[in-house]
Amino acid sequence: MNLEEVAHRARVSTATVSRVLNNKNVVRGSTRDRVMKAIADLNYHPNLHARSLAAGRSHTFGIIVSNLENPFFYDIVNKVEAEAHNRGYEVVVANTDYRPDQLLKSIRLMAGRRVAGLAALVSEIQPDIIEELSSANFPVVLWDVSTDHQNLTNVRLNYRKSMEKLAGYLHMLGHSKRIAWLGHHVEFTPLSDRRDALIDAFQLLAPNSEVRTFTGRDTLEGGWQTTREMLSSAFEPTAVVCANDFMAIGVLRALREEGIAVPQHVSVTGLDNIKFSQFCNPTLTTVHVPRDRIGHIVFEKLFSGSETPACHGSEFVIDPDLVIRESTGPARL
Amino acid sequence: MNLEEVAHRARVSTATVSRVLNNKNVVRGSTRDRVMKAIADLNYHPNLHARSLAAGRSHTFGIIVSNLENPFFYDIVNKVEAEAHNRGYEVVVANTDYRPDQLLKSIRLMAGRRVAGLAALVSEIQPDIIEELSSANFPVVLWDVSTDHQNLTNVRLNYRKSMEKLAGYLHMLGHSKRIAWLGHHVEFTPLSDRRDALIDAFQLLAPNSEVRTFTGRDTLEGGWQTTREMLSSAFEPTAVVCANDFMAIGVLRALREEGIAVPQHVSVTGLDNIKFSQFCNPTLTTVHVPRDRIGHIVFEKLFSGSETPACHGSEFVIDPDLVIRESTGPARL
DNA sequence: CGTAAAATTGCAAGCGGTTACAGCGAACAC
DNA sequence: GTGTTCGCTGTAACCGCTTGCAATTTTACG
Repeated sequence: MNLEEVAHRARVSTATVSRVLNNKNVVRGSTRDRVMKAIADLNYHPNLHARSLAAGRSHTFGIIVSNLENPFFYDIVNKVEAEAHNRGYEVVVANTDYRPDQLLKSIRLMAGRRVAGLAALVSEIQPDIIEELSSANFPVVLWDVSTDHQNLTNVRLNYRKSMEKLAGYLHMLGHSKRIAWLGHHVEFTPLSDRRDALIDAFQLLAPNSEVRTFTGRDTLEGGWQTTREMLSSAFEPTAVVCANDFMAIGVLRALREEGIAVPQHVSVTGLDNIKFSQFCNPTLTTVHVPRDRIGHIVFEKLFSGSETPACHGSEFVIDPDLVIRESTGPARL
Repeated sequence: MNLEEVAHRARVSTATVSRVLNNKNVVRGSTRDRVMKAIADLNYHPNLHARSLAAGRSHTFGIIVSNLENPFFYDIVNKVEAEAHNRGYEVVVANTDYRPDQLLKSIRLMAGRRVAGLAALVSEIQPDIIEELSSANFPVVLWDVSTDHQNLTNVRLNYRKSMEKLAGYLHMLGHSKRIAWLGHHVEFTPLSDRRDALIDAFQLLAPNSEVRTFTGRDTLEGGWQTTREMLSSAFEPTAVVCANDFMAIGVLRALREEGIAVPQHVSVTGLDNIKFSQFCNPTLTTVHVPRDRIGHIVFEKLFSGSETPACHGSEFVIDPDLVIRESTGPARL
């Protein structure tokens, strides 16, 4: 089932069928109708591979994320996909599980697919990968990278401000001695930057405070597991600041299992403001990160960059808002 | 950057390069090495479109799901993807949001991509779509469809048994008068079948019982919203049976907001046993649906079907297990 | 009605691979 | 030494679609 059959049935050439399919308005109305009818009659659907091979471009964007299980990433992908569909584009998603080798494989795959644009929203990105991406001939959007390379767009969270707001609020509640930072993969720069921002913020507010780091996987179980490790250490924090909401929910669970009341005994904060953070018990104090806006920006850059190749790099900084809910309260002395 | 450049650099023909790339072991070792080196030197990556166009097949499976936001679907997709990667296949995912038109578009898109196999794990599937899929020339796996068509594989949950177990347990706890069924999209056959199974089960156990239906969207907010509607109706159930865990978590939240204690005032059950159901508060009594096993079956059928075209339809029935947690308790009289 | 301009349509050359088939040495048997 | 076989490599015909360019038909207009 191919163009030729359709062309034959409509008594035109394949070129004309192609023109009809691509909405080139150079085809006469009556011819167009004949072609449309043939397409419908034969229940024809174009071979997308042939299409993008011949056209030299595809109507597909690629998005690579670190952990699609975490609703934070899912929400962004979802938004990008919605906007892409509105404009007749498709989106192909890849998940790296925070593995640099998987990231590389995914990038290669996307390149092999000749995507019209690529968003790599991952923390595990390395300088050499950035280098490779910067020479791609399609727009590229990155997340939270510090390098301000040419013709790459970077979207990042103002984590310094996030941590200042969070620290300021916790300090106001009396948390000024022992704070736990509960994160994942500190070896990746963007993530350790977040932690450092928290430490700096507390250093300024309460020079005697200690921020201790605990790490686990970016999953519910990761938060749970890490909390258990924390509890079995000598360190007894009055507040646990989590790298994201997803892990924080695991933290809440572990604390409840141990009979540690939140926020009466320990305060817990998240980061992202995923939907679940309003649905857990207690609800989670967190920092709102607008995934819709991020998704919108990502799409816009991919789209405009792929339409007009004069794609110049730029940076978008997302400003956070503190969302106070039930999981934080006055520090127990 | 194409085969020809690589071939030129390695001083061989494109055919030989292609043979190296496809691991045909007909190339002499020394030639192979030369080609490999050229590939590495040029940082060459094959154009996947050209590849699947020429080969007439792709190493990509398609999966279409109703709601990727719901971890139930995500878990299955994740499993299929993992197995596919192990075998050198890729997976492209599409989300329908329970919209039949979107399902049709996605199927067409997958057909256009000439996928090696397609899993349509959606509730909103219609007979005409099944008809269309049954004539596809690649293996197709469906979820929960009743039609037992040729050369389609069907995986389904034994919802009758699920509901019997759930109803039996609730009845044992004294829930035998007013039960709420909280679901979504009852207009779709597979979903209304579930509800009917529950009604039948209760009818058998307690002929005087009333099972009333409430519906909303398959989201956290959907569960929340529907619960509010239920609460503002005159019906006061002693147990709320939810179509899935995802919605049930929204239910728990709504009840807590209204000061209705679970399980003291009302019992709540879910279905699926997603991770979150162990991390919410109270933890959720539910029915375990093994996504790993489903994903494994789906992959196996897609894979074996695409390798050996003698793909005959078959049915896999998943047997459920009751998982008792905190959200259920004795009925309040 | 003739003719130039404009609107359609067809031809055919790719796009970047795969693969059937042919070609070509070298190894082997006689 | 010659005919065969075998192992490897090259040639070229696709795969299904897009698109520049040429050819053809319409339309506009004097």
